[in-house]
Amino acid sequence: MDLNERKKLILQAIIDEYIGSAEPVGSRAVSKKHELGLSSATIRNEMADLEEMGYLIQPHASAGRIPSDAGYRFYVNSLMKRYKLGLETIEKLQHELAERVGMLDRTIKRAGFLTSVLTDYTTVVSAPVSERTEIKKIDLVPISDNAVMLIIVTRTVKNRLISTRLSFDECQKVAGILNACLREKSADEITMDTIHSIEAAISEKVPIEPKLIINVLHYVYEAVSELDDTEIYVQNAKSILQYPEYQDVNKARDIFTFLEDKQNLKKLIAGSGDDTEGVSAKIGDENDAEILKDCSLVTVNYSLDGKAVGKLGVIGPKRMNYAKVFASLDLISHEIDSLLGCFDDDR
Amino acid sequence: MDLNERKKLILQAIIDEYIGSAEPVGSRAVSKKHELGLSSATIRNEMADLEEMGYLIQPHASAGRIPSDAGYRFYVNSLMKRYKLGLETIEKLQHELAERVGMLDRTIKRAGFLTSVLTDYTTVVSAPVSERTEIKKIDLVPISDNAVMLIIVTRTVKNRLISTRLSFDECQKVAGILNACLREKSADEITMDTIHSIEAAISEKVPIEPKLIINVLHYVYEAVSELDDTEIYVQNAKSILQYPEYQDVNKARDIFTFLEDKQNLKKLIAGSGDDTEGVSAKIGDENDAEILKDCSLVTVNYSLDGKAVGKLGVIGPKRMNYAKVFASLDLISHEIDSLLGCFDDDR
DNA sequence: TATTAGCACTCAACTAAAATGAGTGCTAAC
DNA sequence: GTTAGCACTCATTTTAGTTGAGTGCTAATA
Repeated sequence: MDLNERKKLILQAIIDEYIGSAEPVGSRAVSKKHELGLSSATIRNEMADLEEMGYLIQPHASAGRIPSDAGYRFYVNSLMKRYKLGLETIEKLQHELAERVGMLDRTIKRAGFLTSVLTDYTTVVSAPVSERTEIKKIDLVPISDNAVMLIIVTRTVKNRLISTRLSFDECQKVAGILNACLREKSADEITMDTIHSIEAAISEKVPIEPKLIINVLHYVYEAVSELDDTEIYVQNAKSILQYPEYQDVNKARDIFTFLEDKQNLKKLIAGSGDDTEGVSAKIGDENDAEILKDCSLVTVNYSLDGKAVGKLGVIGPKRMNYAKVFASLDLISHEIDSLLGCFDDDR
Repeated sequence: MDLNERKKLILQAIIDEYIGSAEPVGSRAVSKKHELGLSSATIRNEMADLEEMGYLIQPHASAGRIPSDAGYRFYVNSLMKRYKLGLETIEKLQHELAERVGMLDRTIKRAGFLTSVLTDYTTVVSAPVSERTEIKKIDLVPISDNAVMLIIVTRTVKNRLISTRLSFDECQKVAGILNACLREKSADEITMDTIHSIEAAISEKVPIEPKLIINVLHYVYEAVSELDDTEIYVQNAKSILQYPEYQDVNKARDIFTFLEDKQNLKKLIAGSGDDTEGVSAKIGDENDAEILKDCSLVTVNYSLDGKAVGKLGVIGPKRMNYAKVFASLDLISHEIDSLLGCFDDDR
């Protein structure tokens, strides 16, 4: 199972070549383009060995070799060269990412976007989730005679319009009670019981129709239950269409369909590289999703502080430019960490 | 230029057929499938006439006919039969659309989604824009020792995280002044001068570092300037891949690229059916965007009240099922109108 | 013993020619 | 005015043949 130096060099040459061309690599090409000082015949013998060992595959008798999943895995773990991003690329990226960093969702989205531009693959990015989403403030603001805006501030802001008739004063009073009861509570602490006790408190102190209270509280509860929902953004899905492995429209469509379903994405994002520090990859069959069996998914965690964590991932063909993707994800995740660091408590 | 009854029937039959098959329609097929009681030879003569009049095109000498842009236009204006959506479809749709109607953006997004499910084409939907976005409330909420959430409530809610050190009390005071100065102002009324006068007011009344004030106000101004930005959502873009006219991956990619750029979409949405009541279509060459020259765009306006208005559009191949698309857009736009009606003032 | 030149063999991909058939336009008869 | 009949057109499909990249094996070489 252990490869000698020459086999490693040859395997590396073949995979590098295949990543670039998407065509089976022949012995002659290896012996010519890569200066190993070996004839094609020798390479041929070594390739036969590498195939036997499971690192290469021959699509048909008279074709060159392509890497197997195991081949890619070995390449990622031990063979690939470090990719160095250009200084100006890095600076441009830092600059663009730092813009309007206050709009968290947008920053996260842009991180995905920039990754997709940098790598030219599809990216998936999940907004940070806290273990405990603590309510900082609740507010009710009348918008028209018939509508009141409910606003719940946590680390982010949720809002929804409620169709109800409450005056400015009534809103303030109800909001006061809501704040007294819910501030500093986390979403999972708030149950139907909590809501009922608030209902009692309001009807005691504020002279408004019980029906209106129930209506408002219904929405409060609904909004609170949604606090922990993660947003997930997919970007540059169209890039899939440029790779020869997806020239078949139906294959492409299957992937698009997969990527359109947030449920799939949540599973995907959840089940990848959780315990790992830094960038990690799932290659081909290592993916759980059937449809990604001939794709690779490379992910990295970023964090907002110790607790809140999100993920950034790249989806592409198995023969993706791993070196570049690894370098890009590494850079961007660190960039996010340091950018968002300024909002942390300094305990 | 005026068509007799028989020519109309034949043209209608041909377009209906072509919409279904995407294959040039021959005279024999028309005389067989559609019970006109005419032989293929007769149909052939009529088809030759229709071609001369500009309603049909013959891709090559020995092929059937396909509709020209003018043909589709005539079809949409005078020929197509009314499409009736099933009662259960309508009810299901009403039900799904009504869910969580308080989250405006989500409702709009879902309207687009449901349209895309109903029609199986790509949809574009713009969130409603008011002529004047009036500020209802501004708030500052401390999130951590180092971060304050700025919240601006209009008909919707904008928020952003500011990296600054302000205590709860300081936030309240600053927010009080912001509200006093900005409440009931619209975005275009707020200039740099307004901001400077607020700066003066704060430094007079609240004992905090001027640097912090400037920092916060900078973000306030930025957020206010963004108030009138419209969100635009594209959904079910992948549906493009299922139509034979887009089996060519490169064509598909061009459209995806087009749809990914919000600027394009804004122009698209802005320049379509503005003055029209009800559903309107842009067929092929009628579209401004070069890339949509062999697509059709069908749009409808929906309104939140007299002023705030958004658009819902369907993009598909020229041979789209216009009847169904018209019926769907009509239904959904009315549904939105009545759903969002409950938030209106009842002046 | 490791490497390489040489050669027969394989097989996908390309090419050219031939067959097919859907559809037309025209003419003459009804 | 309508239609049957027929010659003609031309994209598409089918077929057979050619090409060429690449392999595996063998025997010669360092």
